[in-house]
Amino acid sequence: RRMFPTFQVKIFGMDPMADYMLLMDFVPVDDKRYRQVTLYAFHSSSWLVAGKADPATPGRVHYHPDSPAKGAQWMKQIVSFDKLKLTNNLLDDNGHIILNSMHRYQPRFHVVYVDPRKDSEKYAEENFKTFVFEETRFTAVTAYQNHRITQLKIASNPFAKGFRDCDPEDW
Amino acid sequence: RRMFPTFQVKIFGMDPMADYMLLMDFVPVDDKRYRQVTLYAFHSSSWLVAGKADPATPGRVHYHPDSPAKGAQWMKQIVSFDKLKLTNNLLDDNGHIILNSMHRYQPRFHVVYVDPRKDSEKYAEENFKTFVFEETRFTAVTAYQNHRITQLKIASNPFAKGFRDCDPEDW
DNA sequence: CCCTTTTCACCTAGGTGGTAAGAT
DNA sequence: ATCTTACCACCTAGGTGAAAAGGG
Repeated sequence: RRMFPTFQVKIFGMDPMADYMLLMDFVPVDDKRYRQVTLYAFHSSSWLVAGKADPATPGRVHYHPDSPAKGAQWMKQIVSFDKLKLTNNLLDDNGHIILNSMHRYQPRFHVVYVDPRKDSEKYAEENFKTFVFEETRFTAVTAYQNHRITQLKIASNPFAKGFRDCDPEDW
Repeated sequence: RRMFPTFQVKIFGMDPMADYMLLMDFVPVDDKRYRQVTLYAFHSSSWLVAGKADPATPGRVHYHPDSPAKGAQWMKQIVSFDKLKLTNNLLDDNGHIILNSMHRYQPRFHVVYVDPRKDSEKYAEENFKTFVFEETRFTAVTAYQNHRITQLKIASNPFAKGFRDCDPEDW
């Protein structure tokens, strides 16, 4: 399924005439597996370390579908990764990002400069830059473990409008 | 509205590693305006020349949204111009192709080689090729003038399924 | 009479959490 | 008890011709 909320960035400082690829990947925050503990009721549950992380295949990468594009194009509006999809299916062949459920992840954003020089491989190291926003960390789940997260998503995701019982503005 | 049926081409002979732009435009078949004459009933009407063509603004061009892309990419499957939209609104600001209703048009398909040389403008003449398929000529209308065309579109366009009264396979 | 515009019900295509059944 | 899967009603978003109203 789509990652929601969508990762979005506003970009400055590119060479307007040069080509860039924009991509994202996800790295584990720790090597732990989490589990849920219900204290009094479903709405007041919390996370507990449940042991060592499950083995993970090498992480996939999601290229922004507009890649490659000129710096001018990327900078002129907010770049939105709304086509990025997550799955827990290790055999997925739709190119979605594979994550282990009940594990914590850190999304990463990478900018790759498309070097027009013939021997561009030599400069690979200096031709990309990675950006990490720690506030975008999350726990992957197959079902929400917290009613307040569910309500927040129902209130903010337009595709969940069918589950709203009041105006999201009043929320 | 979308042009339907969609213009589709299968491409051979490109340089797999080179970049190409694919685009379409529409040229008048003649300088005539047509009108409808109903003989016995709506289902048996035919076209009549109604005078000289209306003045036309310079024709717009529709770039295939995947442009630019490598030859290998274009050749590996049928290229479909299903995002191309037609309008009769001279003030259109959605980038749609503007046509005069009741006029005849010839769709054209252009392939532009993206020349990596610095002085590529010099070679513009030899870097593109135009293909015309006369069987794709049509008369632009705001409403269908022939019941059999209407029925053909209802039978073949998936978005018109609501108007079908029998299985299109039996048609 | 011929043509154009606007609105509409009815589709395609696909993104939501709910729910019940199943797995561990 | 906790987590996963499959299916569903209900949305968003947008492409159809029908029909009615309007223009010349």
